[in-house]
Amino acid sequence: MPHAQPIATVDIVMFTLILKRLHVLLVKRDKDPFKSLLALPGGYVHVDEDKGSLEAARRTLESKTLIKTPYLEQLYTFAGPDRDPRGWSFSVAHYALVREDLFEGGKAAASILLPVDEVPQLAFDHNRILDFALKRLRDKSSYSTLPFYLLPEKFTLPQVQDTYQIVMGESHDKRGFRRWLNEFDILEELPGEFRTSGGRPAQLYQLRNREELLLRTKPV
Amino acid sequence: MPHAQPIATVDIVMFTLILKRLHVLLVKRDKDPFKSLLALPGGYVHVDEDKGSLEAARRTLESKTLIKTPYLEQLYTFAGPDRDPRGWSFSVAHYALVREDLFEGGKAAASILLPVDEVPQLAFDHNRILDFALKRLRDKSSYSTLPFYLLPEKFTLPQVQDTYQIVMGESHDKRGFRRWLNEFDILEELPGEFRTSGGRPAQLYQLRNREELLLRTKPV
DNA sequence: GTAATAGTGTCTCTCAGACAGTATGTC
DNA sequence: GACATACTGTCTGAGAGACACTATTAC
Repeated sequence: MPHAQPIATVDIVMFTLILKRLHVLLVKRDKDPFKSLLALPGGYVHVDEDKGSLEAARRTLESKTLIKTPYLEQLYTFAGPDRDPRGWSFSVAHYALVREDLFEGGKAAASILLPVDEVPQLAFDHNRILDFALKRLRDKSSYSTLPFYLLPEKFTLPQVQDTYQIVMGESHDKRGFRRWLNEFDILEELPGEFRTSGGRPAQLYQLRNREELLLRTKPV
Repeated sequence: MPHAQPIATVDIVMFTLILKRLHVLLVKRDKDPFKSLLALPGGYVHVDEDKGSLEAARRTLESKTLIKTPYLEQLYTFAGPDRDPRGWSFSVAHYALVREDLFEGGKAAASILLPVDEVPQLAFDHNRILDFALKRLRDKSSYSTLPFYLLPEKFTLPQVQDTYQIVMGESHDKRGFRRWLNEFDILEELPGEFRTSGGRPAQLYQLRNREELLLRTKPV
């Protein structure tokens, strides 16, 4: 090899929804560089077991949270001489979406969930990676069903709309939103069931083909 | 470092338009692995001079073609244990768009331009990377002014439409296309000038703010 | 019955697609 | 004048945004 090789790592921005706020998973670094600062979970590829960068990211995430993430996508590769004090480095960044109820009992010790708008300064260039992930999540949510990965198995339409609103920051007209949502044709009414929180109860729904039809982008 | 480090390289898919066909730049490999097969231009990062993956890609491309590419974007990072016989590897793939007239006299020896639909089997997983780049180019062209990077400095509207058509594969209605194009508001009529190829001459245009306003996506 | 939340339909405007005839050049 | 290519405007349908009232529950 003609040149010194850069360092290569995999990082993950894992989003989840807690108490109507978007949270991101962070870990406290237990070694240098940036010892005891917060950072995105990440690590080296295991060349003997990982079959690709997604698999490396998934393995890393499982080791921190004990959950199998249903949605994981490569985000961007951040690279340069200065982002890691150890030298020229690549970070292949990914982002993941996880429903809160998959989390129960599955959180490992050193990991922390913080609301995305209260994230302090992070190690490396991880604030930038987080911003990038947020932008991608918002862009993609505006024409897809991505935010459903943040919802529990059964949900009401007001919950769906809240979720979109939290993710994208902007609020839409209720009737317009439902019309838009209908065109994806992915919902199934759960007959006879309801759920309450003060006023009139709402109809419960679930996804028609859970996990299958769910990368679906806006129809032609 | 706790684990063996993967190999990390940067690869570039460089598109240009020649004789109304989309071409891609390839190089014949002069060493193993895949010696004497065609491959996408690429190489190692130079940790002492490159300031990021785009810069590494730009430097690599300049060394093969002697041109400074006006458009260069990170595409995706391909990774895994099997794509390079030397071991677990990352390739941070980029794609570039270059006007044919920037090429004149600037092509280095071992590089070859082939129409994208006549590309043979390439080294590594480079056919897959090429497919990925084509898809990205097509998707992005459908709502942006990207294809202008393939056009000469002065051009006619029929040329613009031809270019979009070549890139995206599908042909649109002439009047509809012009109406769509108008909304970007990036063209400037070159007064009094024309250009011929058989019938009535066409009006010449140029970009209003060359190089500046040109990542522009469809207006709100 | 009052407060809280869920649910539902119409009108209007904008954008995309379809479509044909006139204008200007070469030979 | 025959041929080749450039240029231009209108109608129509679909989807997005704006907007207000009725329904069901808890208290």
